[in-house]
Amino acid sequence: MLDLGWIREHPDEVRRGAARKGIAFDVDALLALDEERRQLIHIQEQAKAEQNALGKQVATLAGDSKQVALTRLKQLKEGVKEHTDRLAPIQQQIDVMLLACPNPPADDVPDGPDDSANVELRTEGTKATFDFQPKDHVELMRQHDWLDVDRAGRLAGSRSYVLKGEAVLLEQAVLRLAMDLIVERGYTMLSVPVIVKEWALRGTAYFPGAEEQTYRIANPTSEDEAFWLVGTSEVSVTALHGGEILDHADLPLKYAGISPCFRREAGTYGKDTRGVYRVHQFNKVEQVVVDVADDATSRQHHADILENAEEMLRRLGLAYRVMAVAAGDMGRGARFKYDLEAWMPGRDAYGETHSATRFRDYQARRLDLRYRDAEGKVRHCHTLNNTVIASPRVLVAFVETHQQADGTIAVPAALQPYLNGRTVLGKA
RNA sequence: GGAGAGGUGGCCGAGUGGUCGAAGGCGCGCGCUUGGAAAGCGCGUACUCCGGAAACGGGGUCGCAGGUUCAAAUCCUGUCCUCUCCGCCA
Repeated sequence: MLDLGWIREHPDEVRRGAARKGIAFDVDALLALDEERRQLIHIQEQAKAEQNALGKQVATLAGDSKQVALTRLKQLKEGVKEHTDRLAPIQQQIDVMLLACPNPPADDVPDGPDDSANVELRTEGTKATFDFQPKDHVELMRQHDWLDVDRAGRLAGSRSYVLKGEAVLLEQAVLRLAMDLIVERGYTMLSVPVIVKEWALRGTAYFPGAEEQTYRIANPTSEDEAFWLVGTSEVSVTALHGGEILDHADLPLKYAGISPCFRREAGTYGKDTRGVYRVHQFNKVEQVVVDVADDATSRQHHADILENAEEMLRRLGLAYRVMAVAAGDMGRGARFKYDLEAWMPGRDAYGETHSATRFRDYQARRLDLRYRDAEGKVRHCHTLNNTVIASPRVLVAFVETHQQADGTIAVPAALQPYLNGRTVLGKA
């Protein structure tokens, strides 16, 4: 969310930002409400001030003068109540609008309505080439009896999967490699709740908007606030310090969450249905940075979390490209977003495996996540996040890239220690 | 699931209707003292909103949301969270 005072000062920037993102937002309506709100507050507070002053005298008065004061106080009370009642719906509308107001994209974000306008910044690694007929990940995993989609469907419906045998060991090896890498880079691992209260999703800017994509818990422990399954541990990790005032000396916070992730994938019928590319439940290591409100610092962190993810892909021996996500495709909260797309031979295309987002203070304001700077001033933090690794999607690129003529999978050196020194997986 | 206790400032902790944004202590900051330090002494130490160029003035906040009252940290209701005991349990 943006600071209302800042919106007042920069209505054109807000208007232009919303337009670039293709999000309808009526800045003028918001500012009109704000104007009305401030007028009401002013009148109401003057009455309150008189009420307080007179109220203090009441205790010392007696007889007629006391009766006069009490009568006046009753009037004042009614006046205050009237203004409070008028203020409440206005404040509520403002709150709703503020939550909906998009973060203007940074100047260097490419323009465009959707992912077709994403810009390829560079490609890294060499796409795998084969002197045999390569198979896609489904064929490969079936050959090794690593995947059971049919029974998974019976158990849990479409977009479910059962990993089996060495595939499970492979997945765990990849996750372990990811954790060791990110710890090596100075991050603290967190194992976090995946069932969270609604404020955490609002605070990270998923709500309002992503309710349709999120599983809701049917029997929550609380009657009045809904519980939801997170689609990424970004939600739990970023919201971890929500409502706190951190000390600048403790910043930056560099966390990495590991958790299962749950996504309804509503509205994607028929899209990416083959194999384990798009599924309802997966496992992910996610990096999150919380630091001071400084754009240069944030940009540096953004470069760093991008590099961490690139190192992960390098260690897995995967070719990939770095994309600058277009304004219309980056979501309401992002200021700038990089996607990493790994080469997937079976799709004969790059497929998204990582998403690195810089928010400025957009999430922190919603989360009330603040810090005290060196001068003692309280400010909202900046937050960023990026995938380290998400499985099983990365396994698509992995097995398709490292397949050999007989269908077995060559294990890159970096992963071998996590597989008891195995250099090849699968059976011919 | 049953029974009970409690949530106050960075921390500990007092406070059962007005003089309480809140005693006292700890911590922290500044100053005095000292050869230097400790001790000691003094001063200062929450967040937020509105008005104002500022100085400053005012509103709100004692888990959260309502209610009673001229007036609520204090009374009432609901709710969230924490702790203890019993039950169940990976």
